[in-house]
Amino acid sequence: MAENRTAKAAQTRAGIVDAALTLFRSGGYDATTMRAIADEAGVSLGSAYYYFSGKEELVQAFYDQLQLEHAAAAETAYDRSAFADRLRGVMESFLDVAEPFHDFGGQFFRNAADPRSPLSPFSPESAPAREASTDLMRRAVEGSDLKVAPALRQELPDLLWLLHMGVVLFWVYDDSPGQRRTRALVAGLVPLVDRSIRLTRLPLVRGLVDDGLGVVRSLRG
Amino acid sequence: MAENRTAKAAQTRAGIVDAALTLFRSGGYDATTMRAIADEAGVSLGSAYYYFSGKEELVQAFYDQLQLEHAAAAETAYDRSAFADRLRGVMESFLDVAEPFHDFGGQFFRNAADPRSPLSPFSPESAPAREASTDLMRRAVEGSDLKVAPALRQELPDLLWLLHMGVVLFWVYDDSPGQRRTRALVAGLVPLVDRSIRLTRLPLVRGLVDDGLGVVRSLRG
DNA sequence: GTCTATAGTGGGATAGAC
DNA sequence: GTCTATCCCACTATAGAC
Repeated sequence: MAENRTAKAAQTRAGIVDAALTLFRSGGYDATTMRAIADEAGVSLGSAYYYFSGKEELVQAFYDQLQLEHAAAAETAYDRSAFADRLRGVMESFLDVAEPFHDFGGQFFRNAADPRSPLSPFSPESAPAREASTDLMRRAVEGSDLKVAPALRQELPDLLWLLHMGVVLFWVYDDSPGQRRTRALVAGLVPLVDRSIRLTRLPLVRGLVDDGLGVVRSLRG
Repeated sequence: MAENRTAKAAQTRAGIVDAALTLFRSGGYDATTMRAIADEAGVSLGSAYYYFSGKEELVQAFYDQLQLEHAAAAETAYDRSAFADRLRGVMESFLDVAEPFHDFGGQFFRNAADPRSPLSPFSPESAPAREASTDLMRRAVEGSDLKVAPALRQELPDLLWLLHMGVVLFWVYDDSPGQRRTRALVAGLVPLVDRSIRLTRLPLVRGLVDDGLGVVRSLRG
């Protein structure tokens, strides 16, 4: 993928990514033209297309950086042992890290939503970022005080990642100042999730969960 | 909005929608140009833009038609009284109606995902289609044998609509032949939802649901 | 009020010379 | 690897025919 034959090529490539990130930050996705990116990077339009198949591919670089920042910010969540605290920490740290990009997050999101796009969170190209993100959830579960049936525990990181995607979706659509409503959602959701998972041990609920896990597993295969 | 002064205008307008739908069907969204739509409809490019502000507005017409077809196809679901049967009927009838469009559904979906786009299912412009779709869920609940606390019953149509959106999301990403996996999801999900709602009457679960409804209501306000 | 013809802008993407 | 020149198309604008 990112194997650049010469050092100079790698430098040119990095310069284009830098330029794109700068312009995306200040002007959003749609308003940032490939011409402006090439100009900012000091290369021709053709060169920009030599390194990147299109504007979309430049967004992947943006995502990767956001993911790294989220992972770093989530670190403090693992200081506590209560599952709810850890989960809330991971989810809130995303909101903190992503806040500066909220205004044009939707523009990125639009491209990510295309199933055929490599930018989709479910695409093979996104697998590394997806797994890194799922790992944040796995760590929230594994070091915590949460007691849960092994079968559910195994699926939990993936399910929590899906929940995280749902929160991100809500965040994208949230136009309240400082994304206040998404923060309220997380604050309300986390205790509910925590209690729901613990309720799993009730006999009547347990049967339901087992069947649910069966559906999940059958859809994977 | 769609008030056309003369019969001729209405005919021209309908012709353009028809042409767009035909071309979307055969070639997808991106590949269909406004020029081709105008040609197919036998009008000038300027005329196409006279009636529709752009390509996106043509998609809205497509959605509206799909919604109408779904409503018609869902009618048979209401013959039965068991809630699970009614819900499954509504959900499966969507899959039946939408199947011919699956291949380029994702391209539409990309535009719909932009929060600022009128095509978004949450936009004010989509309110009529959204409410019509929610009504299908309301009818699945209201004529059924389902016994559930009034507070939850009131929110149920909106919550089921959200679930439907989730299924549509899955459907968009589903590349199995005939969307077999989405059909399996619906078949697995419906009994789970049915049982979950009934479990709501358990004292321990009830407290959880009440709190969940509290979160939902606080997010609306 | 409905529609055409035409001309132009901007920007994503590509071809081919160097 | 890099550039220039070009294509294509969404979209706008406008003058005027009917």
